[in-house]
Amino acid sequence: MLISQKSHYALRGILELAKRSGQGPVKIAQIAQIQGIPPRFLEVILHQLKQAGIVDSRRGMDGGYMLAIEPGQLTVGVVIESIQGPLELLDPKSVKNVAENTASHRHPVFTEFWGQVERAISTIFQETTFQQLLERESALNDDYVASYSI
Amino acid sequence: MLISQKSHYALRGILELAKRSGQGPVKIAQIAQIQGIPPRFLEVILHQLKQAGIVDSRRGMDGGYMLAIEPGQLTVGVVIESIQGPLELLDPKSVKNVAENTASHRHPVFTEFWGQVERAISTIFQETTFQQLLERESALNDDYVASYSI
DNA sequence: TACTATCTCGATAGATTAAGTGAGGATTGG
DNA sequence: CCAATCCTCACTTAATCTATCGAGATAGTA
Repeated sequence: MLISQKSHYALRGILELAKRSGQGPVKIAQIAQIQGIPPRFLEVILHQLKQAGIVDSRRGMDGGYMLAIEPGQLTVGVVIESIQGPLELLDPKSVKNVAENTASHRHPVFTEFWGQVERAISTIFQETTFQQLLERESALNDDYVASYSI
Repeated sequence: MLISQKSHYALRGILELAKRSGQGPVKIAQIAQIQGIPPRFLEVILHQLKQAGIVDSRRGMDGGYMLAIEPGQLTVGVVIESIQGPLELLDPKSVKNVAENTASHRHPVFTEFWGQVERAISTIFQETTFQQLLERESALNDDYVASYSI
């Protein structure tokens, strides 16, 4: 799978934080319940996102997590990369061969091909901000409501 | 990983067959050696590709595998899908929720987003034929030779 | 017929990765 | 001091992927 479950959780968690951006810390338990994420696992995930500088946290009674980056500046790509590292589409064996300088141009066609695919994906990842996702969600929600009032 | 090692092997194996398209059957052992693929594993892979109708085989002394589809008609996408099934980028939990009709429109934004990504990838996969890869390889090879003769 | 080279096919072992849990520690505010 | 919350590392379990095995079927050949 290109995107791990963990990354999906991270994206949904961040979206939830983005919704409450500027309204103080949000608790893990709360996010976990709303989004249906195992709370302990979300703990691990948010901690990892903190190390990456994407979120901030506060401990104690009124603690919780909040975005460290504005929703308009935070892209899907940054979140995914901070959870599962850079995308790796290339044949691992080819990569290893290149590293070992053995038959490094044995599959140049595929190297080029995967580069193309990776650029296509990265472009979308880097162009999509959480601001946009929120706006899109509002729009979808309006449609949904509209379909009932007709 | 989006693309399994097995798929990479399959692509390289098929490329090798495409090179020899119309020249009779090619043996597993031969392909395996040229491309550095574990022979017994390649056996499994080619067999699977045969079930999918992508290659044909002949047994016995002068046996081996050959393409069942012309290189110009055979796309990277078809090969990959026949090895690892359709791409699945969506959050498996969301998919399950939809199936169970529970909170089916809980993450519509991400559903839309992953659809976008998937279309971008599928487009490249479906537009790239092995004919094109072969032509590109020739071109790259010419460049390589040229860089020595300058 | 016997023999050899090759594909056929199901089973399975081993390695790697992902998902999720446990237990106790540190910090904050009251 | 106490309670709520995040922090951290280590661990288990489950799933998946990679690769191999062994016995069989088929085709050509002497």
